[in-house]
Amino acid sequence: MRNKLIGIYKTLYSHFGPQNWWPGDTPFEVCVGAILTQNTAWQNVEKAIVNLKKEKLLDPHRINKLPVKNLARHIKPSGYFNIKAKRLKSFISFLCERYDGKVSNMFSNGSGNIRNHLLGVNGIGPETADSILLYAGNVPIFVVDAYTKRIFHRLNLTPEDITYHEMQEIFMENLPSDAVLFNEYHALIVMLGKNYCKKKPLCKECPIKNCDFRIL
DNA sequence: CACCAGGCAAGTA
DNA sequence: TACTTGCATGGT
Repeated sequence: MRNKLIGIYKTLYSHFGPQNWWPGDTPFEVCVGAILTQNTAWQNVEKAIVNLKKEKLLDPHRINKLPVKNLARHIKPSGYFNIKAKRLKSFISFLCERYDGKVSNMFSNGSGNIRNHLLGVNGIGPETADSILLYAGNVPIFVVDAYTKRIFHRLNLTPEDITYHEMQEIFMENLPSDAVLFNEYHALIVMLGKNYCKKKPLCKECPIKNCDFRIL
């Protein structure tokens, strides 16, 4: 498994190149994007973030004071806007009360297990928590998503019903604990997944030349 | 037209 | 504990 993981990474990287994730200007924007992109195309999230920027609302304390209904109106293009407005406010309320609204404080205060604190916030599950840790805080933790499970299942490397934690362990026990590597690997998986490994049809022809695996 | 997207929480039995 | 369902816009 170890050699496969490394081989797949090298193949993806040499084919697609560095992905330069996360798309976002600040760690706070990364956190907002992580919540808004839940089960949603990134393209739609961008529209919502543009709206927030336009209204000068991409600010923890401003959003903290904003009524949910009002916030929902601005993030409409990202879908699930009512529930995401509530989730965003839950996270931001947590951020303001515990860390004075500063993401940097969240990562510097060394206050125990940040991941568990994040998982305690309504609307933050394992993938969102890990995305925040890795992409906003450069914490070396591997982000698993639906593409990861689908691709590795199609490669006959993992069972279809593997859990988030099991999938994450496979990566973290077989790769060096390196935030830069985890960052690129997850981004490359999304790149491959959204372009070549959709649900239906199962997959386009694998675009990667001279690779030792095929996704079909 | 149908299907899908960088999930999660709440409800049901 | 183990399934199921609601959430919702916008692109293909």
